[in-house]
Amino acid sequence: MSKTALFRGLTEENVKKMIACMHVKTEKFNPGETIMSYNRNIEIVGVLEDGSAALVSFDESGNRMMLDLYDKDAVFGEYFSVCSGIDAASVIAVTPCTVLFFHYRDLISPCENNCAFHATFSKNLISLLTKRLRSQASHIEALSKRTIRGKLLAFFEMRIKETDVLSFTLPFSLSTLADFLSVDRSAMQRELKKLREEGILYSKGRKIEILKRF
Amino acid sequence: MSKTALFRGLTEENVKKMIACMHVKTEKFNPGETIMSYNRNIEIVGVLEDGSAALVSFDESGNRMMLDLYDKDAVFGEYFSVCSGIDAASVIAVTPCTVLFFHYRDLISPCENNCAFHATFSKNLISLLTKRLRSQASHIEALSKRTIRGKLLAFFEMRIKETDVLSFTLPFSLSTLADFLSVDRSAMQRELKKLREEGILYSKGRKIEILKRF
DNA sequence: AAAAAAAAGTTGCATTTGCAACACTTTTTA
DNA sequence: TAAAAAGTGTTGCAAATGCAACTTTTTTTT
Repeated sequence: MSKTALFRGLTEENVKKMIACMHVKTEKFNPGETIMSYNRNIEIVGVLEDGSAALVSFDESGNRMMLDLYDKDAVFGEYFSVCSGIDAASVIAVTPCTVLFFHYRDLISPCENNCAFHATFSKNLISLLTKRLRSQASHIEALSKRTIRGKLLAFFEMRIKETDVLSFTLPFSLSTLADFLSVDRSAMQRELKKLREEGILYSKGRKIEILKRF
Repeated sequence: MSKTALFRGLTEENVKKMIACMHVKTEKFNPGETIMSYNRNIEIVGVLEDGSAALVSFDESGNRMMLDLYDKDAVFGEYFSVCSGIDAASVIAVTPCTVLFFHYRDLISPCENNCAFHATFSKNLISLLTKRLRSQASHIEALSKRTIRGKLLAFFEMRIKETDVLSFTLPFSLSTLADFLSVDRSAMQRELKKLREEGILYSKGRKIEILKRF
């Protein structure tokens, strides 16, 4: 029931109480399904209990932008994004997802009494928000590189730092990666080819192996 | 003393107690001075009491990247960033700054006892982290536009959304804006000129006025 | 108030990137 | 299991961007 890091350190009993008190709703989504649309529903917050999802938007030319990628325990919602654009964004399931839905106000000031309880919950929430800040920061770092090569290598480097493994399979398609890095897919493939030719990495489809680091 | 939103809703007395208990240090910085260097000092957290600052880094070609911009009440620190790159980042004062320094562990689990106290504090912290998430999200949205024009307009649109005013003066130089949007400064100026010629905006130096919105 | 430094503005040219249009492969659906 | 759809890989060409070099303006320092 309480697989979420948000409830870590709480007793089964307390979790049940909280879920009832906060009117938490659990829902499941298949890949491609819309988990949430950002249309001024500011107060709804989602927590990814399981699966992976993405915050997707389109620019005026129809280019898809992956504004954010969500893994287990990711906290998301319009309240945390407030996109400038007219182009509404949506959270879309990438793999099968289980999502908990909260109201923001319940999340930050849960029902009265019972201090130890709430202290733990708040601490968990802070930890999850911090995780999201880190994730966004590394996205910004990749996007801030001036070249496709720089963006790719920054993205790969970040994965390596997380897992300490030089060889991995992307959890999404190369098209999705191109949209995450905001570059043209074919131009990105061209750059991947160059990187292969220069012996900097091996790649085939979603399989990547870094051979030289800087 | 307690101008920070972090202490909002707490009595003067409690704030004093907390500052002592958490070993909070206050320091002032002049424009251009380094507030914090990201060299694995994971546990130190800064809160901007006053002024504005930026998270600055350089890529291998020497291009400056403004990874993040901090205004009053911004929470920052390596714990919230964990940059992938070898190129260490630094938080640099843009205007004169007053900064509070905490230890992360104090921040998330403050000294024992006194519940209402901590609940308020945590709520404040959550609110500040949320603000940072929003700020990063709009940065990502701007960076994700495929063209310089798109990036500029996304950035301007975000400012307008915040303040509801179509005319404003940038709080930093155009060079800094170019580094924030990760584009070449002269190419950005060229695009600004085009936007002027097309009657989409008026601009002179840091003064911007949006004439047409989409 | 003069000198120095920083920022803004401009332009030609080289390079990178995006676009379009394919062929080929893998995965999904009927 | 055949057909359709999605994803991968490639290339020529056009357009956007970056780079370099410079002038002019504004701000800061002495």
